[in-house]
Amino acid sequence: MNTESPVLEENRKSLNFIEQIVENDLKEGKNDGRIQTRFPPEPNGYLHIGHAKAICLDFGIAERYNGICNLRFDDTNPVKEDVEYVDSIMEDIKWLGFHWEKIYYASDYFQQLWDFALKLIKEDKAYVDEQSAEEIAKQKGTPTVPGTHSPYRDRPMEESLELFEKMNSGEIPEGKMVLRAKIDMASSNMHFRDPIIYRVIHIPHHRTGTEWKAYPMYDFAHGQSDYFEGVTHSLCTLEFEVHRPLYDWFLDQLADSDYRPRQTEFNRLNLTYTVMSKRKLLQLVQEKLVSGWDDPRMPTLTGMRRRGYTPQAIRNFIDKIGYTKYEAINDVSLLEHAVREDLNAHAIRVSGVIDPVKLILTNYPEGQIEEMEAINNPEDESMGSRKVKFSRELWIERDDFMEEAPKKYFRLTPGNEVRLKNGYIVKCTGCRKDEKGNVTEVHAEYDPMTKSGMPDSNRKVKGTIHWVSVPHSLDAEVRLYDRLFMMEDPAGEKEKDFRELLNPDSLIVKKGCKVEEYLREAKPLDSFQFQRIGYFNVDTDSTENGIVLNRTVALKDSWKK
RNA sequence: UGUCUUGUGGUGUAACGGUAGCACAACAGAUUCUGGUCCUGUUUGUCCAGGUUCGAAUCCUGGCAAGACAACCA
Repeated sequence: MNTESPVLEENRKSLNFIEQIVENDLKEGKNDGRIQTRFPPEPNGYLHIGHAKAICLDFGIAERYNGICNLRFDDTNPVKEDVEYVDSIMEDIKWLGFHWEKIYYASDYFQQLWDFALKLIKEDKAYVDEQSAEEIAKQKGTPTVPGTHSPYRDRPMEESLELFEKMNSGEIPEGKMVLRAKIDMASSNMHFRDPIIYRVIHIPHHRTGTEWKAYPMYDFAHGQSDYFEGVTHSLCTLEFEVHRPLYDWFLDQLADSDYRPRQTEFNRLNLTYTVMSKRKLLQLVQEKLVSGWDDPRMPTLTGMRRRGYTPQAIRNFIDKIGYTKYEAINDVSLLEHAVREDLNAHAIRVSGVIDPVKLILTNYPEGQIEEMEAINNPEDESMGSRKVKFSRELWIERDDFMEEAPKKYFRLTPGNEVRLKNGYIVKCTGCRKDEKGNVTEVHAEYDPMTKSGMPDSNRKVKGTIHWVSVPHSLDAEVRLYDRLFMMEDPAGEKEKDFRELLNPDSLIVKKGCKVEEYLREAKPLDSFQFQRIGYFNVDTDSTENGIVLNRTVALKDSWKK
């Protein structure tokens, strides 16, 4: 076993508090220097970026300290769970680039947990309660008022044993009986007030079918599962802090050695303007307010993948925000920065015109076609270059022309020169308009001596605009996504239905966009940078009736004010 | 008016008794065949009050504030 700290040697970057705990344990020789974590999702929804934070920690700690990380599905509630989610979770973890040692299911331990429950009953530490949920809740007290005992609390253990069997045989309807641990109804920790550890559910389980009717609760399954698997560091989010004493209590009842998994809590990921609640995301899907879990506006990993976020960008982002015990709200702009940073290095630069208007080079020979050389990525020479066709009529962005422009406007305006990217320097001579005054075509004259690469092309020109040759362009549908499920201050808007706070402009579809023919060869999910506009990728559900592009993220647009 | 946890620029995070640093954001400048990128610079911070110490974001005491906990969810 490795007891060295590879991190300390590697660099001076400070360790987060969890890494410090792990290094300490290694130093003290705990668990024979063994490091084992687990990622324990409940298969009741798709993974979102918040889960990525947990995944990076669970798998990251294992990788960094030569330990192992298992995937465990916390499937103790068949009401909410489904194999669809199991499959998607595995896919998303792999997409992020992590590898689990083994796959476990909490349902694998149903028998062991059952036996443990029997043991507790026999030791007079658990009893079957026949009260209704309301009655039990009423007796629970409040955080400041102690609870009161259930009338069933002191029933003979034989009776409990018998009833517990019945809970699982199918003769007891749901809600009529539960098994509770007998701990302390006056505890200041609500979770110690005779917590329910088994309940009856008649809905078939996605793995065990109808074999079981009595299912363990989270608190009675999680720590024990960790223990059965040999987990050393059980990392979870802050809201489980108050569960930890109970986690430890059950393990003390169960363990017959010194070994204990140790639970440590870290802060959950919160993003500004982002709805992260699984319940709400499920609602959006079910009510068809989005096209599915993979809608590019969703904060799910599958949604982000479809939108063009890269796994590396997400991992870099998680790396930047860190792990603490302070409940933080991270600015989405940091995530978007991470996405731009990664895409900037890898995305091919292409020309795409979202709101096209025709530019006619009045002195360019009709019918003439030239091939221009276009660098694929100025940040990375190895990405090479390609040929782009140039002709007399070009599509340009409507807002790259202004008939009457302010002084700081560097693009086309009568009398002004601009450079056509990879082409010539042209001088604007005017435009043509329809009866309503809309510009229908822009006119310019090109300077034949200024073709890119030629000596005269080095002339200083303030603005550079992108273009697509009219006879050589491809029609595209472009989907611009804005922040969707977002509210100014999610915390302050608790009273409101979150659906009222959705951004109605979160999806804007632009049809009739013009892009380079080069994109005809593009495969779904390929990423590109449109000059001066943003990063785009090819949508997975496109290419039948023409190409569909998602805008992954906009470029920084410092000219807009 | 209980238990647990947490308070460092606008946001997130580092400093583990010894110069409060980094990133994002914002702003400004330089370069640029993308108003992108790269580069440079600027603004803004230790919740409060005491105490210990040569020295406190850090240790102690007391306040204040925020979050979690009262599901047969996880």
